[in-house]
Amino acid sequence: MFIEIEPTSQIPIYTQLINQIKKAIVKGELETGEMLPSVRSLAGDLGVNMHTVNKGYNLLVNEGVLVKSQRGYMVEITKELSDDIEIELQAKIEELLVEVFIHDVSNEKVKQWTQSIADDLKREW
Amino acid sequence: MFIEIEPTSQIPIYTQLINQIKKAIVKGELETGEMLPSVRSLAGDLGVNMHTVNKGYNLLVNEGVLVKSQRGYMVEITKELSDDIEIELQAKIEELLVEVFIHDVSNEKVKQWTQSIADDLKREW
DNA sequence: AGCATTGTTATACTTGGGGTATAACAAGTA
DNA sequence: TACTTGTTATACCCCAAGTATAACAATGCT
Repeated sequence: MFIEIEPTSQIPIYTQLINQIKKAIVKGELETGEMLPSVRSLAGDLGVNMHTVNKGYNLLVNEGVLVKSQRGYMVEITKELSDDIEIELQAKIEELLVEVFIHDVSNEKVKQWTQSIADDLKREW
Repeated sequence: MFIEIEPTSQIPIYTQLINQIKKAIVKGELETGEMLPSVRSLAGDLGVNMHTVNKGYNLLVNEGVLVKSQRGYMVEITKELSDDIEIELQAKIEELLVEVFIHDVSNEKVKQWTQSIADDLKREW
């Protein structure tokens, strides 16, 4: 499994899980229609509690990234771009730019990083 | 004072404080050498506890954004760009790009937002 | 000298989030 | 039937966040 958890991180386990699942979807390592491991088996693999995995999965359902059924959780992006999401993304950009300007990072460096990260995510930019 | 706290937010008060101070510095509303309000007076204005403000100020000192003396806290960017900061910025960019790709936001839209936010921060981009 | 203000330190308390541990349940599935 | 799925409920622990007070040393002001 492509998911790795850092138990000592300040970032909640379910958040780490969410981020890595999203990343895997973007990279194509998880495809639409693909079933995710059951909450119990993934929890076992990661060495965490069942409820922690379940919380992450359900949050992804709320975000419109997964759908659930009795058989388990499946990858499917259902939510389209909304005003809320746009506002959230803009807030993230502002936060990033503030850090960039505070530390006086050059425009070019940021664009270079962005390009390289987009490549890693196997996406055009 | 330009700082406003949302008491009901999930974001810790001291984090909101830090973000707004950084933003004010970037926008030029707080200039290098300028003294910040004392922990007690700002806490009073914001309606929060003294220690909460103090925690935020001290974190900004650790980030190299403020310097402290017996007389109070002063704006002064001391820390230069480090590997740690670069890695942190790249992580933020990746997180942002994952969200962008997940929601299928266009390249142009992101660049447009970025430009508009940079303008708001009164910075060239 | 006296007083107010600064940040500092210490103690104590409450609240809520994150995480774990178990257990039992209904509903599909082999 | 037996297994696996997600669901729900209860109970517990730990720690971050925040508040509330109080006392202290150092600085600045009058």
